[in-house]
Amino acid sequence: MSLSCDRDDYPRFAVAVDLVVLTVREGVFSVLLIERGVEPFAGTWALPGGFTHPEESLEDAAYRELTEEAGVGRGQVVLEQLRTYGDPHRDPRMRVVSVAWVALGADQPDATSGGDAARAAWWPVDEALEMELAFDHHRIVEDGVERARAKLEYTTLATAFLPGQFTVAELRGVYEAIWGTPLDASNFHRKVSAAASFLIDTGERTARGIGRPARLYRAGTAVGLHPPVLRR
Amino acid sequence: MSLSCDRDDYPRFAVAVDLVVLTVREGVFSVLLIERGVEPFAGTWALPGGFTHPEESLEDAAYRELTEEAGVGRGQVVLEQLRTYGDPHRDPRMRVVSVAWVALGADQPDATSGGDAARAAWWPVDEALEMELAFDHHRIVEDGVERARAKLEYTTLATAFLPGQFTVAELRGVYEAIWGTPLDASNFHRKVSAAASFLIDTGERTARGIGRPARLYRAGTAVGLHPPVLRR
DNA sequence: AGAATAGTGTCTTTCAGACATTATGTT
DNA sequence: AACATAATGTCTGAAAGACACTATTCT
Repeated sequence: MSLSCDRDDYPRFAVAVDLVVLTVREGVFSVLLIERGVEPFAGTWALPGGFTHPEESLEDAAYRELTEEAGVGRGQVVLEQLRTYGDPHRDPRMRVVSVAWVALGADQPDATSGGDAARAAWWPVDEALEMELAFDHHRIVEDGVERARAKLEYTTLATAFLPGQFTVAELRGVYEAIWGTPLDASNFHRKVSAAASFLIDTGERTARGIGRPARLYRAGTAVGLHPPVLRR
Repeated sequence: MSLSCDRDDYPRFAVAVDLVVLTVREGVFSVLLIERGVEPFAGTWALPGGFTHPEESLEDAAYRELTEEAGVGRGQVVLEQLRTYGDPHRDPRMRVVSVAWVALGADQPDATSGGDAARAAWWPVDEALEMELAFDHHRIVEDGVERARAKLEYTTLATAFLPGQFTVAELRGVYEAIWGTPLDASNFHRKVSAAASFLIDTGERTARGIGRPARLYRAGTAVGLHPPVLRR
C-alpha cells in the first residue's frame, strides 16, 4: 500500500501527543509545563509533547516525549490516555490531531528540564489554570486534572503519586492536595484500611520526625476501590 | 522525517472516526454493525466509521458518519468521545489513527442501512462480542460497552436510551438490559425518584396494557447522579 | 510531663437491599 | 372479583461523618 501523499484518497494529518504530567510536591497538586522557545506561542507555557513517529504506537510516543521533554522514565509514572483534541484550527500552522495523556507520578527531585532547549517547571495546578497556555492546552489541563480528581474516588490511583513505601497520612495528603479539601484523618484511616488489597503493611515504621511512628505500607494489587472514597 | 509529504517535517497519518452506536431494542442491549463490502475484511462485520475530512472537527466527522452510515441524525443520540486507537498495524493498508466515539440513542424503527452499499444491522452486544470483527473493533466495542455500563452508575445517561417520555419501569429496563442484571423494582423506584432533577413528572400516565398505569416522566437537567445507582 | 502524631472506638444519620403492603387500572 | 402492574412503606444491616479516646514516640 502506498504511503505517499499523491496517490491515495485519504487526507493526512499530523498526529501529536500531549502530556499532562501531574504530581504532588510539598502538598501542592502540580503540573509540569514547558516554556516554548519557538513560534507559535514562543515564550508561552505549554504541555510537554510532540509528534508521533510513523512506526511507534501512541503510547510509545507518549513515553518517548515524557523522557525527552520531562526526563521521566517509563517506570516512574502511571500513564493513561485522556482524550483526543482535533479542532481544525487548534494549531495555527496546520491541522494537528493531538492525543492527550495523563501521567501521574511521585514527586521527583529534579524531574524538570529534559533534553530539549526549552525551560521546564512544575506549576501549582491552580496557578496553571489561571495562566494563558499555548494552543488549547488550558482545556487539556482542565480535563486531565478533573480526570485525576475523579479517579481518586473509585480507584487506588492515589498510590501512583507516592514512592514505594508510604504512610496513611501521606496517602491522605495526596487526596487532600488533589481535591483541595481537608479530610477527617480517623475516617480516612478506617476506610483505606478496610478496602481490600489497597494497602499492604510492610511491617516497617517511620522513624522520622515527632509523634508516634506510622506504619509503612506499599500499594496493593487492587485497582478499583470498594467502597469508594467520596469527595463532598 | 522520511514519511513527510515533501513540504514539511511532520509524519502524516490518516485519521478515522469509529462509532460504537448503542441502544436497547426490545430489552436487549444492542450495537450497530456494518458488513464490509470491500477489502480488507470484506464480509466481516465492523463498526460504522470513516476518514475525517481536512476541514471538519472530529466531532463533526463522527456525526457525519453517523448520518451517512447509520442514518442517525444529530438530535437522536448522545455522542461522547471514547478513546483513540493508533497501533501502527491496526489497519493492514496503512497507518490509521482512529478516534472512537460512543453514540447512545433510543431504539429507532429503521435506523439501519444508511446511504452506503454495505449492510447494517443491530446485534445484541453479547453476540457481537463473540464474533470476529474487523480491525481492532472487538476491543473498541468492549471499551464502549464498558463505558456505557459504568456511566449508568453515576450519571443520568440512561435516559439517552429512551424516547422523550418514559416510565420508571422503562428506565429500569434500560439498566437491566445494559447491566444484564435484574434490579429490585421498589428500591429502584425509590432511588431514581429521590435523585434531584433526574426525572420530571409530566403529569401524564400510560394507558397502554394491563395493570395500574404508570406515570410518564421526561429527562431532567441533572447530569451527575447523587447518590449513584450501583451495580453489584 | 507535655507535645505531637498515629490509630481505634462510639454514636448518629443516611442509604442500600429485602420484602410486605397499598393503589389503580384492565379483563 | 381476579389479576397485573405501579408505587409506597417497613425493617435491617452497612457504611459515612463527627468526634472522643487511646497509643507511642520525641523533647
